[in-house]
Amino acid sequence: MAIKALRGMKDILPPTSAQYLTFLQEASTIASRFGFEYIETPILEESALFLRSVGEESDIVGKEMYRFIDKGGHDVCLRPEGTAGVVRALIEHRLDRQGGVHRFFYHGPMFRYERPQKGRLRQFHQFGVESFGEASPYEDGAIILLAKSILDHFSIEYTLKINSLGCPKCIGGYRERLVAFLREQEGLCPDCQRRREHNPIRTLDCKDPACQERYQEAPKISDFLCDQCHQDFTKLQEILNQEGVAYEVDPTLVRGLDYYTKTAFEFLSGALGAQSAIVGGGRYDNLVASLGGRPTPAIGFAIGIERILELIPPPAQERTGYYVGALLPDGVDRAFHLAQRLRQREPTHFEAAPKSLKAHLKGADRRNVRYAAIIGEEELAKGLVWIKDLVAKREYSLPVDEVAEVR
RNA sequence: GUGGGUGUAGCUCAGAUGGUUAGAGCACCAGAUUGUGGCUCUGGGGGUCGCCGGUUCGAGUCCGGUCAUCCACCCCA
Repeated sequence: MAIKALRGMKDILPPTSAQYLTFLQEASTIASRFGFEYIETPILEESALFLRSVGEESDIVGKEMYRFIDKGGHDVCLRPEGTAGVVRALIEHRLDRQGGVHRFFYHGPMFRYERPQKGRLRQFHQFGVESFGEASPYEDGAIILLAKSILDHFSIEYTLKINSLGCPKCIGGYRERLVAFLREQEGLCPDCQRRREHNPIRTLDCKDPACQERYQEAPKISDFLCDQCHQDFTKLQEILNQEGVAYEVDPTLVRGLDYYTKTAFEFLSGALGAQSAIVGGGRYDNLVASLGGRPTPAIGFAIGIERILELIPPPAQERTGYYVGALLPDGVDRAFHLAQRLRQREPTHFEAAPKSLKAHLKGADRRNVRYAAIIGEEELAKGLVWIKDLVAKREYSLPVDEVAEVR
């Protein structure tokens, strides 16, 4: 049996690979306009980084990490998400102590040992941004607008949900009250019975109608937000309203990573089956400090690139560039040299096998080029190149130098 | 980790009740009289029938196992 890629790991081939590159370019450009700079961090990190940031209770750390002991005896793992590494880099390079605002964007592979399904891979790619040092809700607004700009640029349809998870001051009281409420409920579905212990907030978006019925009466996060959290969440909504962003406040929106505080948001698509989240993000004001840095407010998001690519229609192919070939073996050298010169300015396909004009034109057509440049017996003798414009259906012969140098 | 569907050519798939050399469409290559593409026609190359084992005179077909894949749960991007 031939060796195949590991389960849940995909090769990215043309034409998707071209879309992948385009996405990175455009997303990077847009992030730059919002003041973000590129950062690259290692794919392998010490396991403790994720245990302490993502949270030991989370599914990601609890059962989805590619974790192993390296030859030096270090407990390491392939990063399951991008934020922790960037925060680690921020602290390691003392940018938290430097003060001011630091904004980064990054992209690359993430790894989670899950059962693959539509829109869910074990190695997948994210484009993410992280902003440090700005606590204002205007930053929350800017981050959401940045994500929106990227999606809009690619004409992707989505719905935006936002919520506030509160800060440690207010979330604690809410959690207690919610757990108390859940304990009073009997006959909840098995999932909720499990969730109410280790992730009570998750119960609120249970799909079971019977559970939903009961949760109508459940205490709501919004009623427990402290003054500052409430004020900031309100301000964020004003900002979104002012900028014409359509959104929905979803009190059941909870993010699976422990480090989130206050603003949480998700962009969802209806075209992806069960895995509908295409962007997930939020504020994590305590993470820098909890990883040993100076207390620094922060907010970011990550886009699932594979999921996005499923939503971008393939670009209309337009004929471009040259196909160069020779009819006879004697003309191949000259054809190759011509192709080499054309490549300085045009995408060019060189065909090494001499063959009939018909076969060449067929090949040129199939490769979707605009011009077929062919050297035959006659052209070879006179130093010419026969050109056919496959779109305009015009044909003409020109001296080799003229074809190579002039457009 | 749990449940269900599917594994036959590069791709999409046919191959009733087991029975000779396993097929089609698309794609690829080559031709259809002189150096003219897309359409049409003809021909050609290409298959360990996912893998292992079992039943049988005989297995792509039946049985068991295994692997992979897809969809869903869980969770997330």
